Amino acid sequence: MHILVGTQLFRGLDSPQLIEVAAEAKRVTKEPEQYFFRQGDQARRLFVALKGRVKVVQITPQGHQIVMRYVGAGEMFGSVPLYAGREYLSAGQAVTSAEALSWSGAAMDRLMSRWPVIARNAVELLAEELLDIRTRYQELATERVERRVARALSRLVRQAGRKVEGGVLIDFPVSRQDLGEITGTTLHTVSRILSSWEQRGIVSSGRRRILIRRPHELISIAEDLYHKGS
Amino acid sequence: MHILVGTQLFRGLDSPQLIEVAAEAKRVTKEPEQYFFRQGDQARRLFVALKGRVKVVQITPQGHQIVMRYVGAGEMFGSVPLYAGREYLSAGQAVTSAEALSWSGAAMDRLMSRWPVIARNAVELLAEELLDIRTRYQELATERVERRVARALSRLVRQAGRKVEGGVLIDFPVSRQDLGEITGTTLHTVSRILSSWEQRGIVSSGRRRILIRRPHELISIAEDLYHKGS
DNA sequence: ATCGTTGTTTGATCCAGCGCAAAGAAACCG
DNA sequence: CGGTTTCTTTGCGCTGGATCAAACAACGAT
Repeated sequence: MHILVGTQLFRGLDSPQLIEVAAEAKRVTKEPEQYFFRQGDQARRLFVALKGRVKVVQITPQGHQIVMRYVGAGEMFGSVPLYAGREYLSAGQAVTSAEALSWSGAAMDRLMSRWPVIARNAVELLAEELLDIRTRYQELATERVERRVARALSRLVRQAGRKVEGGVLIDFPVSRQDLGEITGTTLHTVSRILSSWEQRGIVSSGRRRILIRRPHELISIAEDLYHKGS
Repeated sequence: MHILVGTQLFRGLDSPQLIEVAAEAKRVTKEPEQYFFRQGDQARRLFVALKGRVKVVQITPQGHQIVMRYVGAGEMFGSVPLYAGREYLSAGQAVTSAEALSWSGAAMDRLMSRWPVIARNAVELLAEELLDIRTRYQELATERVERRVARALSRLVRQAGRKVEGGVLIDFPVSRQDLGEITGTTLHTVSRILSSWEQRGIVSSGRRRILIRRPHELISIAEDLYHKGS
């Protein structure tokens, strides 16, 4: 089974084609905290994650950091500014030890004109990403922090939840600070919220480690089933 | 000069090609307040604006509205869920009397495989849109209301500013409510902010009408040149 | 073990901006 | 023109969360 099987960007290609595609790629491995690309770099390459977790973060001139998304195996990242012909406005940083393949813009052009399905896939992936961020934009604009944190956690469970006894564990390190940067709040507020959930038995969290004990209760906070406040 | 000349999606096609492209399209005209498509509709068509302004809005289950973007002549809209194969998560509503061409998903597929440059353009446009909304996401997460309103206004000036004596006029109706829905705040707060700017001689606004008298002062609020507060 | 570093918790204070309310002001309509 | 509707303005009180501050806990390195 070829390493590119199961990647979103190359879905629809057969094995010989995947081999040709992979031949053009460069393989990169990064340890936690290291960068695949940095904010401000001229965008030259597009990445597809093979292993591990990568977070895409943006830093404001004032130094605030925002986590845009987490990328897992099979997903594409670093692509946006490449297509738009710009510099990276965000950085791609390994969260766990991670591995990815990367292609240059020119290589992607060749591949896409040879197999148009790749272009089709790219359009679809970007569209999905747009839908996702619009939803989060709307949440940020209209919902309070607790709900946003609940939503963010639910999303993490979906993307990276591993069932263990006692609940579902987010299977890579996530700090309070990270959750704050995902939801647009401070680590302090996140900490308070998690503490209150801990007391209610909904989660059980430690140092950069979050275990969700009652996923459906989390969802009911995220979606506000029955009641309004508290 | 063909009507499709100058549209972003079909850049790079020559006149005979544009004629063929247009032959597949349906022409639609809408009066202010009318919808090109509604939230929840199955996404069937992609639009390219020819005339007027269209706003793309999203409504939350709780009834909050968010303005995602304004679309002007030559720009594509309604495309995202089409590519992602979903229903519209936002609505496209005419702000002024507006005109657009639209294509079905099947037609776009045909056109794209015949002239791959269209797919290429689509990728680029979606990428641009992603960069834009990420920037705004970051602003919403980290900046206060006055700055966000200043940014939003600056953007409107860039997209739809018309020079008149005494300043630059946003050349379509924008209410306080609209500005609130763009920046994620309430019409009250927007009104207060505009009043204070009015006193400082920066803008001069009326009923759904905004004239920017000192664009560079607006920008200095948006970008926070020299000082921090007020 | 011990120290230094990095992440977490919790308290106390403060304020930007929301929600509510009510009164103008401009446009629209018959 | 008078009545209605749609926008805008402004005041007031309240509060969600930011900010500031300090102690605490877990981990890594030596």
